[in-house]
Amino acid sequence: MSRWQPNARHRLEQAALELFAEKGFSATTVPEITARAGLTTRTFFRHFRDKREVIFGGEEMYERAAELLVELPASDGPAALIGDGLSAIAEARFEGRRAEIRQRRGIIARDDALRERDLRKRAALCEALRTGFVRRGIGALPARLLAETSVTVLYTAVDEWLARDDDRPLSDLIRETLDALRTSIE
Amino acid sequence: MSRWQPNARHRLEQAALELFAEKGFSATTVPEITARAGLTTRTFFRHFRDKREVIFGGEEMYERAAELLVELPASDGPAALIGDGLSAIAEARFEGRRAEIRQRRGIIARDDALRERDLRKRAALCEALRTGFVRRGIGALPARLLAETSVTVLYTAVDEWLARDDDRPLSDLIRETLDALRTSIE
DNA sequence: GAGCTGATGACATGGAGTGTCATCACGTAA
DNA sequence: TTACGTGATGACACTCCATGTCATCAGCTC
Repeated sequence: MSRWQPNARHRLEQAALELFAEKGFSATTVPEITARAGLTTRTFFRHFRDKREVIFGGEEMYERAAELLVELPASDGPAALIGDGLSAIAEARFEGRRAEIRQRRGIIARDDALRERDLRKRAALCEALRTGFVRRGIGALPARLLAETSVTVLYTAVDEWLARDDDRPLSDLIRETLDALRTSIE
Repeated sequence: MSRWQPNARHRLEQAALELFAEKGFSATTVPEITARAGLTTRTFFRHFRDKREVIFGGEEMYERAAELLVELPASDGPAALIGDGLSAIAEARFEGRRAEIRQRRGIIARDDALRERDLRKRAALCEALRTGFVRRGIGALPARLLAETSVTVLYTAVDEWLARDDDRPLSDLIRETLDALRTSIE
């Protein structure tokens, strides 16, 4: 038998999520989290760069985003890339996890510092997408604009998806949102 | 004569900018800033919510953004609103301050925590614009998409403007960027 | 069984940010 | 003139986040 309980990281995530839900993010201290997880403060910071990071652990979708973009058919034009690329992300990281994502988004929405970190994740996804567009031979300026537009569409569609009760797939909402954007700025 | 030197807030901003430029943001401590400004740590936090805020003090353009949007001609359609509204912001808060803005952006770009706070300012501007669009009778979804698109265009155009050496006005670059975006997602 | 490795504990420390009370120039009004 | 309120600052203690450093020890390998 091991000297320590297994899954230290997961226990920390669980304890943190519970405490954040119970008393809010800023009112929860790292020592409280580690006490509940049966670990020490120092160990917490070995697993997470800072206190905020513990709630974003599983959401690093941008790691795969550029790859997903490259795997799409070569015939796709820029606009189709957004629809298909975002749908692929939706399928891989959102579909089927609505309740869980809703809980996390709720905690994030209630705290300033977490909203700030969330924006950073969004920016990281944007940068990954931009790189992906550039790799597909799209110019620097359009690549940036397409990447920014992509995250706008994704985040807007996800908010709509989380607000709904029906089983409308996220990819439908993504295409709808993209159309709405196109219409708006005509 | 006053008991204290005047313009405490401005002295703090100056001292902070100097130190950030000299040794970087994270290597600069609040006590260092206040020592140079001839004040105490406690006073610093009376003027600024946190250490990061000191560098964003003058950049709260979103305070006026919604107003600017409302003042535009009623005949403007959504797309024209972006061009005209952003040009108004450009005129009011950017034109003629390129060197100063360049220095600040340089400091911000070099630090993670500052980039994060910058994203928050961007989100606040976006929210202000969204409210402005809604006030002009635009629907909730298009308003959000137009606001997000607006900040995308503004930030992209500003980056281009800062990278240039010529005297091309920012409002030109804004219209150009908006056109490029429209073309990209067609 | 000797040595290496990797995760954790234990301890100390620096810096951000806050609560609280004291201090004192200034304005105002009796 | 005097008394009092106001507002900005100083002074001090304190909590918590985050990090550096060294010790510990289970499990693996040779």
